[in-house]
Amino acid sequence: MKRAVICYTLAAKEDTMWEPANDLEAQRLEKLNRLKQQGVDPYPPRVERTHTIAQAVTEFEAAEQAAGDMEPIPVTICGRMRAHRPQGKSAWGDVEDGTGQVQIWVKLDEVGEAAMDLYKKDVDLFDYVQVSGTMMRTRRGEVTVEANNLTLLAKSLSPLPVVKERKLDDGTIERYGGLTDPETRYRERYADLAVNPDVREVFRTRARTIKAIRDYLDAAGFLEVETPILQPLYGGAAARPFMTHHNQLDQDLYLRISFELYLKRLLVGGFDAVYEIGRDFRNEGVSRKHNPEFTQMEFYKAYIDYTGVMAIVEEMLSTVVQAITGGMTITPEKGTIDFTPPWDRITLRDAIREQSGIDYVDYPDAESLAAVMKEKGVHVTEGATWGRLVDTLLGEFVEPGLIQPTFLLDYPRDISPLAKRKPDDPSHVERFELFIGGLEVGNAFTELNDPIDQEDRFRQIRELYAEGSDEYNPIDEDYLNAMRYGMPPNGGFGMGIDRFVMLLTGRDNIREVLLFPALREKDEG
RNA sequence: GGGGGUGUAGCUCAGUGGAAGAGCAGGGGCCUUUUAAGCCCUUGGCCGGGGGUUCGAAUCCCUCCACCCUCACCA
Repeated sequence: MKRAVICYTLAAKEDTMWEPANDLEAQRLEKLNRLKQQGVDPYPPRVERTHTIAQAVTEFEAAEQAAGDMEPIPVTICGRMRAHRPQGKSAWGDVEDGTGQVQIWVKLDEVGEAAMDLYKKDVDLFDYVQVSGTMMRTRRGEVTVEANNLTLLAKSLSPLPVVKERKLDDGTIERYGGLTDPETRYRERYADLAVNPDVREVFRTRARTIKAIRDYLDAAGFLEVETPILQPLYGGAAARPFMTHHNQLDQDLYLRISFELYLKRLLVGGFDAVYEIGRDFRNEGVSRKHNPEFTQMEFYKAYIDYTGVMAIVEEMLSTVVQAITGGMTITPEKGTIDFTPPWDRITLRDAIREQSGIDYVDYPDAESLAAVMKEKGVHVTEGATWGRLVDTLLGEFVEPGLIQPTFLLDYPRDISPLAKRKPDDPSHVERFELFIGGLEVGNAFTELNDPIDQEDRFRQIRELYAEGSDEYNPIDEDYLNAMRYGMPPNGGFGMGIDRFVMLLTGRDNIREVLLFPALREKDEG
């Protein structure tokens, strides 16, 4: 049943069998058919690998070190052809698997005419091959598999761009060719990954980063949980949601915009420290810093306030940076960023006052604040609320300068409905945002656990923003119900994993750290 | 959504009103220590789609599409 649906979808898109789009594909198809006629299966079901490429090289180098008299090391490796250097009755090539790359040397004497013909005539770049042979080192010092057998494992029908590399005298590697068109790279990420090893490295770093965060939180006693992605109500952030519908329940559902309200329900349930790493969905503009779905990490811990959160975040992220880079610093283009704790702490009010000369408490309503901002030449959105104006000041004057990890403290109450008031200043809440490299990467509160105050805040927000506006949030009665049973005092933190990975990998576009970033569907014609 | 830019061979790019080009990849030939292998020969294009101006358009104009940058929007 499921299969039929899939076939139908594909058929609707493209109703005819694939045909070669150009000479290169036609030639490769011809080779494929020629091989089939010779009785060669171009996609055999079985392989006989004895070594990964990394294992083969390591084993050989260890043997070289160990003894003067070396036993020959027989290996069978598998991989994809990355370079092809035919040379009469012998031929060189480079084969790559997931562990590395090695040179192969195919000689007529060793492999015989059939395999030599296969290699020279019918094996193309990006074909998969299995090579049996003996490890050796060439005169120029390159570790090489001297082949005595070569078989095809999988034929490549569409050519990928060739990348050539040259090692310069100073040891740096100069690269030629490749796949650089961003549209093709994002649409056909498989091709991008196949030809660009540095792109593969970005996603390895991404995986290691997430693992390091998970390891830290697990070790610190947090419980990893999973909460609904499909939610009857959305909340925990100010963002427009995606909507969907469950047929049998006949119920509209939203894709979550944050994890917050469900994770804090779990504190009511008796878990003292929980976290979740997963996907959030926001139906908003796509940009260098925004993708409609993105990976978020949120944790909540009972019996700490936002200063306790800061301590955890400092330790967690510096530990992660250490695990990824081996040091405490990263060096993107904006200069060295040092994660050594403690990090800078400054109140939002002081930061804005220092950078813009505006003390927003002197302008307690939207009209007067908008007026003074216009005097300073700031673009002010028509009808913006006071809280939104403060946020504009932050984005305009403060954010770009926050290169070193910095906690920006104490936000106006009316843009932070889930945070607890400051005891000495009820107009502000105990909240911080974390900025690194000029990017907002995290957000945290001393979480509001007073159900009466929480309901009051929800109602104020609802009055402030009309239903249907971007900031509108439905009141989550069930969340209030949970809180009325008793929620421990707690601190919580949320962070955009993608943006943090951008910092660690030195990429300035979120699409560079997402395997399959959101793109508009391509319209034929 | 506004502004700017890009779109030419499989890939990376030149060409800005007068016979569509280069390098790499591909095909043929020579070559048994090459590694951006080399040398000789060579195939390959609805110049993003559509419309217009012109004797003539890859090039100028209009329009549509996609991508990039930027602004707006965005806890």
